[in-house]
Amino acid sequence: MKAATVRSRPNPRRRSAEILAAAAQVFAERGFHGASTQDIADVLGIRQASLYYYFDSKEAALEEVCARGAEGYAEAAAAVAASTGTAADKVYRLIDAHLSPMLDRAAFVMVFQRERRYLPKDSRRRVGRFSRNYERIVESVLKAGVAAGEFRRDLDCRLCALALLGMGNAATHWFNKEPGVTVERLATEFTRLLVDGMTKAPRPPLRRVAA
Amino acid sequence: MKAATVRSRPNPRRRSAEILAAAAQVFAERGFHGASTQDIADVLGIRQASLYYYFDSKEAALEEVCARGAEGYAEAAAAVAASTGTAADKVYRLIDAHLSPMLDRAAFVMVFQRERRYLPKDSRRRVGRFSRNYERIVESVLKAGVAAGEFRRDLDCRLCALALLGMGNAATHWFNKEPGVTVERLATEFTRLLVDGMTKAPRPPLRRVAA
DNA sequence: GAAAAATTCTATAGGTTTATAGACAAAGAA
DNA sequence: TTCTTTGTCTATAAACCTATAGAATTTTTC
Repeated sequence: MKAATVRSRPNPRRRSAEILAAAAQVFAERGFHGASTQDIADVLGIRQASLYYYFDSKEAALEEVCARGAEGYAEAAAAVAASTGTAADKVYRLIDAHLSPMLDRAAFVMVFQRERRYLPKDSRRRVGRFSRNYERIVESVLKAGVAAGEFRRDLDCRLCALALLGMGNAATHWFNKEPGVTVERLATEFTRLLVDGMTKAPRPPLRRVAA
Repeated sequence: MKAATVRSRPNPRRRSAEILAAAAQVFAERGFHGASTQDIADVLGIRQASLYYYFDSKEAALEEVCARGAEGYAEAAAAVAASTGTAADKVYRLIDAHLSPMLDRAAFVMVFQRERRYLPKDSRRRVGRFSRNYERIVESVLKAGVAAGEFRRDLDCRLCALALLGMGNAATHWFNKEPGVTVERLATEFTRLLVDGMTKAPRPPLRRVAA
């Protein structure tokens, strides 16, 4: 399968990418276990058995789809963390970076989010580590915000990071169903919601509203 | 199956409830399509075929599990909406009510959240309506907060409601994995995060932080 | 304790699904 | 052209899974 020749790869994996995209689409639509290899083949207009030229097993296909779905998240977040700017601005960019992959590989991202738990043990562990690392980076941005005096000192950074990511992940459920939702708009609204809640609050205590 | 006698139902569905709980547990763990009726039977220590005394099909079991998982949400939210108090307080109670079912029927709730899309068309439509109604109620609480002058006038209530619910739903993923997380603590933190972001802000514009 | 109801069992039909083996075809490289 | 690589096909084994039928067993009611 893997050619060992020194140089002869004119079109390395163009078709392979199409196969993978079909798998991602079908896994996203019907769930990993709800999708059959026949379903994938139907999308491509080829025979079910032909798929096995591209992957060794359905689970291996899931692994590849998940890998692409997870790609870049940690790197983008790390870049934000390492950049300069206010913590508030970084939060915006974190959210933006978290949502952006939905634009060009929604199916992959959704499969990574929802189906990774069906990965075989080994790769599940690997993506588990990956996710925790990603969360850690997000958390570190919040912590830095606290350290810089920009966010309130009693902010629960861990919980807040999870909340932020939860909010972002939820967007996959309605991103293409809600009218007029764009990444920028979402990032702006989410940031606005969260940042005020994190910011050191020279704000009067919750006031009672008369009627 | 349904006794037509006038009165003789001493213990209606005690066993039935156990069967359903086992189904919920297995569906939650392995996903609807990843779970076999054999898996459910194993949990109960009975034979696979015996399950069909309790439900007509695997999908019917999913329907019942989802129904229990969705139970009470709209009612609780409606009660909050109809109650008196500040909008901020209502948000707290909305979140609390949203998270509370995780305490006593986590598996059902998780299955409702994640597997309802595999319901047959009819019941899927039904739960779709149910969910939209629930979202609508949450949104109405936010709108009321705006109308009362408590929340900022340009708040995107729809998006904010979705964000709130997304945050809440995400909690199911780590509720029993994160140490020291309780419903009260979550509701408190989430509310604090969101309410400040929604509240009319007599707050200075985001300040630059010098190093 | 006998009748009725509830619950579980055995056995199995019938369908679906993953995956393998090996042939066939096309297209580029030598 | 001939060889090689790439991609697809047919056919099928083997496993698995849902659901039904009807018998057997346990529990409840009278």
